[in-house]
Amino acid sequence: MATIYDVAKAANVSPKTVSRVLNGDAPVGDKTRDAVNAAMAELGYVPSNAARMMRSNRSGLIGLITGAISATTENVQVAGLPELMLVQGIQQIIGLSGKTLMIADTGGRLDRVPGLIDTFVRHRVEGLIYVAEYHQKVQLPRLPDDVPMVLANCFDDVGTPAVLPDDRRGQHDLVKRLIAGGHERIAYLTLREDIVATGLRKAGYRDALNEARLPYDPALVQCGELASPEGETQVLWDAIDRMLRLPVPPTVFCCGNDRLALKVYGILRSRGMLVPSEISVAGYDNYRVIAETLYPPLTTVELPYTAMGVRAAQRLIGLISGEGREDPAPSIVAGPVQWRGSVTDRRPTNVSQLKIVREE
Amino acid sequence: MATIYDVAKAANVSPKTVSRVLNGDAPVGDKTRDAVNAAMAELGYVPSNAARMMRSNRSGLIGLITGAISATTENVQVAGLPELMLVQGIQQIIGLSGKTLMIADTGGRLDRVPGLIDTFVRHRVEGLIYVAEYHQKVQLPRLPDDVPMVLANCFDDVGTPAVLPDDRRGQHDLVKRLIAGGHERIAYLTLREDIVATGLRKAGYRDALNEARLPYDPALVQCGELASPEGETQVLWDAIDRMLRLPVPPTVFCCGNDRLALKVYGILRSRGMLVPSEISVAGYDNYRVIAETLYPPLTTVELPYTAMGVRAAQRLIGLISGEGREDPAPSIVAGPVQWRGSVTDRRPTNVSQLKIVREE
DNA sequence: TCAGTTTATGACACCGATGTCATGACACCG
DNA sequence: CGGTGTCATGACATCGGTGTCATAAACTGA
Repeated sequence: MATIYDVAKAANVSPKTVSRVLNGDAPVGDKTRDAVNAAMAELGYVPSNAARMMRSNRSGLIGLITGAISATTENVQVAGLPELMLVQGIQQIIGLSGKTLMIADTGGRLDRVPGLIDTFVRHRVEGLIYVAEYHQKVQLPRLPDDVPMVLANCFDDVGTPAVLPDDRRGQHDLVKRLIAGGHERIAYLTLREDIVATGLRKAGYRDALNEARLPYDPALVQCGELASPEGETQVLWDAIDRMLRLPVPPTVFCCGNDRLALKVYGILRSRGMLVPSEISVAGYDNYRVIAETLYPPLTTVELPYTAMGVRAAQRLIGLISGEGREDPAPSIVAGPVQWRGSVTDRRPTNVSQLKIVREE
Repeated sequence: MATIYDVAKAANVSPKTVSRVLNGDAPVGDKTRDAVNAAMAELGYVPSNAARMMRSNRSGLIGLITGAISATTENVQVAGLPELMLVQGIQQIIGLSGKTLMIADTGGRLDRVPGLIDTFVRHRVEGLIYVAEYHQKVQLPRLPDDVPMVLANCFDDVGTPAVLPDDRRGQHDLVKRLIAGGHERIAYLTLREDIVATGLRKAGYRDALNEARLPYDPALVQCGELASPEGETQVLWDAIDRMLRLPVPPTVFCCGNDRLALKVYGILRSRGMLVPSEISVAGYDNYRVIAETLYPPLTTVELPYTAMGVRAAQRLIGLISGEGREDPAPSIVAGPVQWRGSVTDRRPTNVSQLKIVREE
């Protein structure tokens, strides 16, 4: 592979002049520039990043560690695909900043993380982003002091800057909108209890009920997800069955994510209930392959992954350029409710009707 | 960041000795080694890949270009997620070989590919893999002669080594299995006509019919996908409607991919037809989030993405080590049929019954 | 016209590893 | 006991760029 010396010789100038043409950091005569450019084209010269980096000590690399790519095979349970949008958001910002994103995948095995970090440090990345598969707490090995890091979709004990989804507000907004549509018996099929999002979203669900002065009925909140997929359908079926047999059954099922909603569609229909005319369904994630493809399309809450990625990358760039002190608090990013055909607004019940009458 | 000179000074040895400890390429005294290791730990020393690469001229990097990560948002139509498994398969092999995979994403824009290739060449990658979103023909800019490349899920005009899915055989195997289950009127809702896979799979469909001496009825083969999602449901609905009104309607709908199958579930059910007792459905891709979550779970053909990734990486490693001449022919990888609950074996029809009677 | 500035270019050291070669200390062997 | 090999280590050059400084030529302005 041609070097800057080859180019210099071919163009009859010094290597430094070639360097100047490459970087435009000092004036070069027109004739000289043309000669150099011609020589570069002729030789198919591409500068070596390694050599450049040695002198300047700036790699222009940002490291990204994720389980996104592999997670999809092993663990279909959790979010899966959408977090890729996180990577995409990060890519957007990093690309704009002129740096190069180096993506490494854990292959789903956390024990590989230290090795990946080591590889990145060897390449002298200027910063690091760790992307988790779903909202969770993590514990990462310590980095060298001069490599800043940002956590995306996760957080830790030691105050590493983090970017998180606003699960509480998301669920709140959805339930509030359902209530505005006349729903008062709102069932909630939650994700596994040990997931961070579950607690936050339940809180959001209760927030919305409280605001509307609707009673909280524990019988309407049940876990619909298992750690492994076998038997999950049965659990869901039972939970739905129990709720539908209540004295006042729910008019809408909120699901912990769109994947559960997909299952719920199947279960409800095999019980002969039409969505949405007889029963409404809502999801969470705005996992578009599911939400937009389902028939009818699914009302859901968007997990603002792209925005989170953008935010994470921006924070990292901020840390790298080191302008001022960064606010150490995590960034909480909310996503909008995506209102689609799987939920009908109901004729308001007695109480609401009274209200409306009053308003008229 | 500490250098090998700092470590040498701290351990009172020469830099070269530190290098020897690092690489184990020459004997070092036990006491010396301990001192060096202690110094490295003390200083938090991590060797610089850039410096190492300059001398050895071997980067240990493999470049991977993909639209996988971004494709998911823009273009929910095509395969989308599963190709990530391709990346995963590649990762597996590359990791094993001790090299580092550098992943770059096109952000869905093909015009960025030359820039990404340039970045890779600057980093002196030892080889390059291009992953396409779905089985297609591509045209890539020429690389420097000494950088080998492998195409995954795509092919080109100029004989670049490629790894492709065996669409023809996959569809054949599925239809053959359906026929074995007693189905004789097999509808096929294909993907868009301009997709490479469509032609191959149709051929596979006919292969299976021919083998079984079943007639080919063009009325049973219709395109069910549009370039944009709006109106697609309508197209599907019409196609299904037309087929179900045929004098001898189909007993099973094969869909161009699992996403279409998901739509077909919804449409069939809203027509009051139960899957699979009244009508069977099959997909393609084994897009597990859909196929395993649907109720009932979807029979489909696996697109052997992981295996393709493995194969692609192996071919690249072969090219890099340059042992012998590589076979330039594309590798065609077949995937198995995933038999799940969405297809019932039918009571055999007259002809088949006769056969069974004879066999008894 | 001449000092002072700007422009265009080159010489040279340096970044942090590793390859090559040299060297001193031992161990082994006849 | 001297010659020969092996072991452990260091000196030095080198990879391909860029930063620093020097310098010649061209251009300013009084």
